Amino acid sequence: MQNILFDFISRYVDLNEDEKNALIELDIFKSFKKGTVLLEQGQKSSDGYFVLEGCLRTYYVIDGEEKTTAFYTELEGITPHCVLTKEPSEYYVTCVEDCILSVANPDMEVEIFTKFPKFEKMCMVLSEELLVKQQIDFDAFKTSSPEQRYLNLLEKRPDLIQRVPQHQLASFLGITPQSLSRLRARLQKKR
Amino acid sequence: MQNILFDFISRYVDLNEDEKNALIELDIFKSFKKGTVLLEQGQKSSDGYFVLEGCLRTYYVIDGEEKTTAFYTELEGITPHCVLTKEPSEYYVTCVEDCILSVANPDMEVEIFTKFPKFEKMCMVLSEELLVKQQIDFDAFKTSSPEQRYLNLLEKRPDLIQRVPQHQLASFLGITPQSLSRLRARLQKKR
DNA sequence: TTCATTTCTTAACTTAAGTTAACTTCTTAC
DNA sequence: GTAAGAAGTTAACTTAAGTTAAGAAATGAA
Repeated sequence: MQNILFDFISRYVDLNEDEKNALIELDIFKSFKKGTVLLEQGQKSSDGYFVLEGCLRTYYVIDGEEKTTAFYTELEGITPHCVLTKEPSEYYVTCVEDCILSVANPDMEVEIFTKFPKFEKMCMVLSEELLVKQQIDFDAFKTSSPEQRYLNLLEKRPDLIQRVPQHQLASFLGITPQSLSRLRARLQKKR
Repeated sequence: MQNILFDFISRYVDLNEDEKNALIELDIFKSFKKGTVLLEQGQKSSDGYFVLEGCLRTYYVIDGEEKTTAFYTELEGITPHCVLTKEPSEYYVTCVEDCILSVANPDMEVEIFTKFPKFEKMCMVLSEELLVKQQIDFDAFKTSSPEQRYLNLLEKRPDLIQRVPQHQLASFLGITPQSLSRLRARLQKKR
């Protein structure tokens, strides 16, 4: 299981055996059952997650309705805002599927960054990449209609459409489940 | 003019006179006329901008239509994607107003980071803050209607509504200029 | 397996956004 | 100051999303 993580890291920095062992000793690999709530609205936390296997979902509860805003799948990481702001979380984080995650908190980061500064460099590159990716996603969302967003999702993350319930996808696309259902029927008819 | 920048920086790190002088010597303060195009779609660039005075706008041209995706005002910075990806830019960057900007490229960053490592730390904190802010903005956009987005903008960035043309605000809100006009008329009637 | 719950779909109706076009108002360059 | 172009508003019409509700399908727990 570590290998998935090491392969990912090796895209950014080379690890020697010492470094690999240091990571393993942190004992950061954890399994979670589908449906597990990792973080609740209103709760404080200092844990970040990196997905080795499975799928995480973030959602708000607004007027009693779940509003899904993001999914995180293999090789994607999430640092909830509340980890950075130290305020209670505005949203939930849950497992859409059974998950294997690497869980880390800032203390562990400090420890590993001190021992192996190259990890800090890697994190900088990662967060830079993330910022670009997110801005582009936001731009694409703003400049497209719900139908275009759905088609774009089909193209860019077809796996999500298979593994995630429709009503969660719907709010991720910024529409209601009924609208998504209709939209799909409309597209089906077209072809 | 430097003082605006120094005051901003002092929120994050303390600067001594040497460091201030080093910054001034980089000669990064530039003035631009309203309407100036700083970056064109399809063009490569390595310049990032920090707004000391004025307002920048990023927009795509899709099917011959301008789609505005972001505004940057006092004390906000923008590093166009193409600076990081080294690919031609997907969007334009222009001055909505006369601007005083601090312009920096990666070479200058390397130079200043080498001399004064504390700047690197500051940039990490800044980009972390930015990532959080952007994620929250995206979440708010996804989970609201055009009307709610407009009301939210009125509350959070009332200055933008004054200083930016409506048709640019409209696509920033993800709607057409006509819809924004109607939406405003609708709200006016309500009160 | 069965029963309860959740999810998905469909439909009818309401509301608002997109589109096209005409007209007014505002800018700005000459 | 005037004329040309850009920006903003309004209206009529089209399209699609929100809402409410009902029923079908799928899921999961006992």
